[in-house]
Amino acid sequence: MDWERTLARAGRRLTASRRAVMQVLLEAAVPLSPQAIYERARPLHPPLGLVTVYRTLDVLVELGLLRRVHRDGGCHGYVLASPGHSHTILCRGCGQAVEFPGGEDLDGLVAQVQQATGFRVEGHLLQLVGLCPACRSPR
Amino acid sequence: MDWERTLARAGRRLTASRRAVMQVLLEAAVPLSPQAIYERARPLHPPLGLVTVYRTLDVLVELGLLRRVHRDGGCHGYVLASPGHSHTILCRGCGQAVEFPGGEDLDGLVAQVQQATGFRVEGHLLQLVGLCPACRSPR
DNA sequence: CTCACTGCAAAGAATTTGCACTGAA
DNA sequence: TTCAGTGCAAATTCTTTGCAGTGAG
Repeated sequence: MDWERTLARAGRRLTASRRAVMQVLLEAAVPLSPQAIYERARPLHPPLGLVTVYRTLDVLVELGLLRRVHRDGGCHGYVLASPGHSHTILCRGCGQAVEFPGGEDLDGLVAQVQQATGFRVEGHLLQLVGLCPACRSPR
Repeated sequence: MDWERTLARAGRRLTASRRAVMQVLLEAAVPLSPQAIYERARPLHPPLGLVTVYRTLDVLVELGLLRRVHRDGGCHGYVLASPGHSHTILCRGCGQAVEFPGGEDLDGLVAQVQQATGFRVEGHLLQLVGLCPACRSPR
């Protein structure tokens, strides 16, 4: 909910740069690259530098406020992370990202894998790809 | 099963460079970066260039012979993709990758997500992280 | 007041491209 | 013979670092 609070609780400072970056992502419907975030955030805070965007994203991901999305293209995208554990589905057509709850289905799979491999599973990365309703219908 | 056959069937040529890259990955227990593959494959075929490794990896991934593994570190790793659909669990300790069958558990989740979001799910990326049996034991 | 945060310039990785030559089919 | 495949060098991203100035707490 209150990302500024999360920042403060972690002993981090609330700056104009961080506000600008967060505002861009709060309004984005699509995962954005650091470069794209920079371009959109700059108008909100002209002195902003790309370097600061990178540093800010690292901090926000670390605090769990953002989620890093992997793209085969090469570079990473960033989206808002909803509180709680969830995953992302990406639309192949328009690129929008929608989150969905983790689901206990995964717990079953994890237990099964632990049993089969002897690994202790600590975390996972699940990302779906598909077509959203809008991109499915007209052409 | 026979990767050379898969290559040929796709109208691709079987070259010394590709043999070297595949041989390295056939023997690797860990996902390797393009750079690492280059270093290990070069002795097998000295004229090999890093550029060719990149181009070869793209082809092999496209043919489904290799799997791209995403790492937070920044660059990609590549591992052999077993025939059939499966996923990977990565050991946080030693970096080894083990494959496990996809599991139908995911089908349930996929159906659930399609229902909830209206997306048509076409594919997914699932990667687990944990500790393998060896790394779990106190060293 | 302090020290986390910032911008800038520059360095460092990772990956791609242009081009002429080579060799698998 | 023919064109996919290749090596090299150079160009492009993408991301991180060093450093001195600035401002949030």
